[in-house]
Amino acid sequence: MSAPHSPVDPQQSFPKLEEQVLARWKEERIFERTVERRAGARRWVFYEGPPTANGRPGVHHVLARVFKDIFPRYRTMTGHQVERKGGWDTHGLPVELAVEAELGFDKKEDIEEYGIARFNAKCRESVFRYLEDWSRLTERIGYWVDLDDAYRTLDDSYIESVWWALKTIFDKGLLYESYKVVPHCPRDQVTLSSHELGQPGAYRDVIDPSVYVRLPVRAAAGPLRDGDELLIWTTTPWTLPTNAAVAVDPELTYVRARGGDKPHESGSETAVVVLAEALVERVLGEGAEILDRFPGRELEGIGYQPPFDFIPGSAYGERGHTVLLGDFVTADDGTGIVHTAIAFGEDDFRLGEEYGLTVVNPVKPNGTYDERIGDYAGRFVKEADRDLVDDLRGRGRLLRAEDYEHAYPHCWRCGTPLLYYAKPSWYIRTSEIRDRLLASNESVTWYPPHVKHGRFGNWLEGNVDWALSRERYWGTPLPIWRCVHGHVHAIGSFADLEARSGQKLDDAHRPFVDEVTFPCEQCGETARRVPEVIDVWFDSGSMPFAQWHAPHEHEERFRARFPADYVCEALDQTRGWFYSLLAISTLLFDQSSFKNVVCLGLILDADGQKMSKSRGNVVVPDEVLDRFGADALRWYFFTSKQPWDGYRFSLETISEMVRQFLLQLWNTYGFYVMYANANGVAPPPAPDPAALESDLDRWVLSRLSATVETVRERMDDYDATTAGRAIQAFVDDLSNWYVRRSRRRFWDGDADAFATLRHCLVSVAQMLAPFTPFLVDEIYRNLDPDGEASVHLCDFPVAAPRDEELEFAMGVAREAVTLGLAARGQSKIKLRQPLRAAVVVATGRERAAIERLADVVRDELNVKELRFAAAADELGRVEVKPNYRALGPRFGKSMPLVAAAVAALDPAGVARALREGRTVGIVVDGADHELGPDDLITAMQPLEGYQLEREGSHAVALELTLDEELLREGKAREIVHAIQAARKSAGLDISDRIALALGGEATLLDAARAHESYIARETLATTVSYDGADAEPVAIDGASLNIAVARV
RNA sequence: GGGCGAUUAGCUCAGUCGGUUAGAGCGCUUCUCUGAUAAGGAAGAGGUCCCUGGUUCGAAUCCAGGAUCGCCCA
Repeated sequence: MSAPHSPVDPQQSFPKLEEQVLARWKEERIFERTVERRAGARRWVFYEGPPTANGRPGVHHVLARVFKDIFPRYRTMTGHQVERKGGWDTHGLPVELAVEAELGFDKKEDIEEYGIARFNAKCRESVFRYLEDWSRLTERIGYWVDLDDAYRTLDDSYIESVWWALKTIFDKGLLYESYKVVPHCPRDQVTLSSHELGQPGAYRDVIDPSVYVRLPVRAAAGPLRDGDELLIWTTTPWTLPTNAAVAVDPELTYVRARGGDKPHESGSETAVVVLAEALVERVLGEGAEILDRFPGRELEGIGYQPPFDFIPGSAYGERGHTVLLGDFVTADDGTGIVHTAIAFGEDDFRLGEEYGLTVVNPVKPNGTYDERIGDYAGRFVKEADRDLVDDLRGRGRLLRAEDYEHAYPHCWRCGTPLLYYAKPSWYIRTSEIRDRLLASNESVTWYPPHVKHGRFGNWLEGNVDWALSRERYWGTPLPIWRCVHGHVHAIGSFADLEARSGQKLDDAHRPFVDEVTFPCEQCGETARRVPEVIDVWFDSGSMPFAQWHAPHEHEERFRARFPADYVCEALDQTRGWFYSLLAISTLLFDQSSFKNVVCLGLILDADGQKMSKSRGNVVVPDEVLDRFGADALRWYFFTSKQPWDGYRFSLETISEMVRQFLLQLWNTYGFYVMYANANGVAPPPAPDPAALESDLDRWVLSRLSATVETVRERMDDYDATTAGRAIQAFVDDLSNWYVRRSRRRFWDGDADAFATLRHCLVSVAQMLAPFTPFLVDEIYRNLDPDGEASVHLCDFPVAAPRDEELEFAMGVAREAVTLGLAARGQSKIKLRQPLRAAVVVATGRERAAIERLADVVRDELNVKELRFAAAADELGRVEVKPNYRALGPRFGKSMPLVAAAVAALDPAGVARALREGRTVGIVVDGADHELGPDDLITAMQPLEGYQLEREGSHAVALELTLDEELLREGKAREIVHAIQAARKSAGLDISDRIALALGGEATLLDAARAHESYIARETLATTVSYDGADAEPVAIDGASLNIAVARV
């Protein structure tokens, strides 16, 4: 007999198998062919969010990459063309910092000294340092993406597209330069974007001084007297030397007050201080004396003595060192009088603009005071805090100083505490298109849904202008040229620049681009490029067009692939890439660039701890891949939980999934191949359910259809978790019910069984192809050697009509088997011993179901006969309970009375009545009510002396009486079992025929003779003799049997 | 401090429209079955469904407050 399939190794190493499959994919260009095959089909567009290859990829990157992979694979199989252009993010501060570290730099000036050209060359080199690792891992995990044609944000063509976007935004009047107070890193001397503030580790708990400072008024005015002191509060004493004014809420009630039992610096107990009434107790304590009350507006214009005299009030203008009115003042904390240092706070800066105060900033970009701050000149501001406080104390200006623990932002790369600092920066006026951003967001489907109007929507609601510029080196240069007169030119293409300057640009990066100048068309003076580069998020957010070099080139290609159907990244990209994609496409095209987005959660270690290098609990992907394989890791990510909930990464769980699912599938497949080969069964076509005789075959095909329906429905909704679990449930049914119940038929070479199982396995392979692409490709190709070159070239299965009646029937039959097996377990009579009968309690549709599948139930329970009891009360005592679900809505508050009335009924009578189709009357609150079969639940208590298991209204009882015939048959089965064991230990193949010789005690030999043909058939014995007395003895039921087997 | 989410068995996770005995897998104990399986089946042990209050005839489920954890923002 020929062997239609390659034999299957039950000990197959999956990682090894995956390597073979990978080689085959590469050799046969399977990925390319899956895309080519759909040429001309409807596009389904995926955008790759570009990673940076200057670090080694971690297990969280695997998570993102497999989720980026699964839905494009699925959509390809459902008939779409899904191109997958890779991408690399290459610019930015992290790259610069890595190079700085490598070169041993510790300040920005080092870079200038070293030379920008050399520095950027290093960056260019560094950014692909781990490209090999990334490419290898990407391939190894089965992420199909075209890395050969990946877009790279450092390419001149990419940069030119970004320039086009910026010029377009400039032309709309939405790109501007302005002073703003921004988070500034004094170490890197760079502004941090709000995205960067959101990086892990940015906010850290620190202890800062919390000081209450007294500012004596210059002269009695309004409600204040000479000697009164305005009380302010701050946690940044280093901003006090630049105090420009104070602000109060015009509507809030303020008081003059004295004393109180909270700690006071000596000399301040008797001082009359001014603060918001609501904060008196919190600041001064119990027992403070309140001298006067007045609204904040009455304080406007009153002059006071500043905490430090370094900078005269006049330097700030007329309103310097006076009380101003501010709408941002609250009585939530502090004193209700807000210290205002214009250069170092956002509210402060706005207030200064409003009142026309002059910005005075004596803090240098490196975070030290300049010469205007006397003795403190040259000191780092945060380190001057304590001395400044002591200074105030010495001059009797302090009410109290204490420690204050709060979360303070730090530079996410270098860990330096940030300073809020007024700096000129370039901004995109995104706040002006806020409503359009919200409208764009409406068109996006988010997974999980709550992100849309929660985290992301709230963020859009509070949109502030995008701080675009960075005072750095390795990035897309801001394409703005400006002359000495301040005439600004935005450049949107290299051609335009060349036309203006007559110079050809060889490299769009700094410093080369900085050397290109041209005469200003308004004044003729030389226009030079501003020094800044742009936020890298603008790079990556431009990828929809920049990856094609649109609009300078391939405009059509871009238009045909915009917007994306699908993007997927970690949840922390909400304010990163998801925002920059949405913002840029809304600015340029007034629509979102993506329709569906899946967010992925964080991966924690098995103890729920964040993975970090310092903890040493980082999982290296290769370890997992080498041990369990990519399919196992993929399956874990897809099905262990909803991906946005985050993972507790557990090798145990992965190993369990291999055993529970991948091996189960592999073994089922191995079973098919073994028997198909043994019987020479060539791959049969998919069976027609209507032509199948066996209920089991039709049942499993119907289950398959149900599974296909679920999987398609869930995958269409980006829910790989539920889809995967549905496939797993089907594979379990296939293996542990269909195959288990059908073993005999495969043994006998039943054509229907082979056709059915093979069809199920092929369909499962096709459904699993997006999930576990390696394993199932091997399965598919061996099961369908004349089919497609790969399962990935197949169409996704389509659901055939179902037989729901049969699915229901099988469910009932399996329930009956479960009950029967439980009864078996209780009876202590082992399953090999046949019993005369099982009595099943079931009526109507359920009874019909079990009768239909009686063979299955009998065989599973090893009973000769199945009998039915029409009702539970034939086997046990009946209980009647109210069905709350049905009766609750009908009776409402009276439910307890109904329950009591039902309890008072005669259970047997009720059961009889319901069985005969009558209703049962009860009286509640003096009114008659009729209860039908749906209103009552009947259950049973088992009766003494029966072996019975019940569940709800079902029960199965076993008749335990054994007669001689049954006992002999039980013995015969024991004998078969013993002979099989002997065959196995003799190393015989499953299809070897034997000559069987038995000897031993008469009871066993009698049983063997009585069932000789059965024994011979089961053990493939061509001859049976009873002269085996000298063969190996085994014990059966306490008696001895000698068994000799010989291959013939 | 604010927004979003989570909290169910020792572990990993389900739990539909609110319905009265809250489930599965793993692990543990005991038994059983087996010529595909690293498996299958049965029984047992294991629960303050985070807490408190409310709505309701009835709450793991709905509402409010709180706790803890995570993410995001300040």
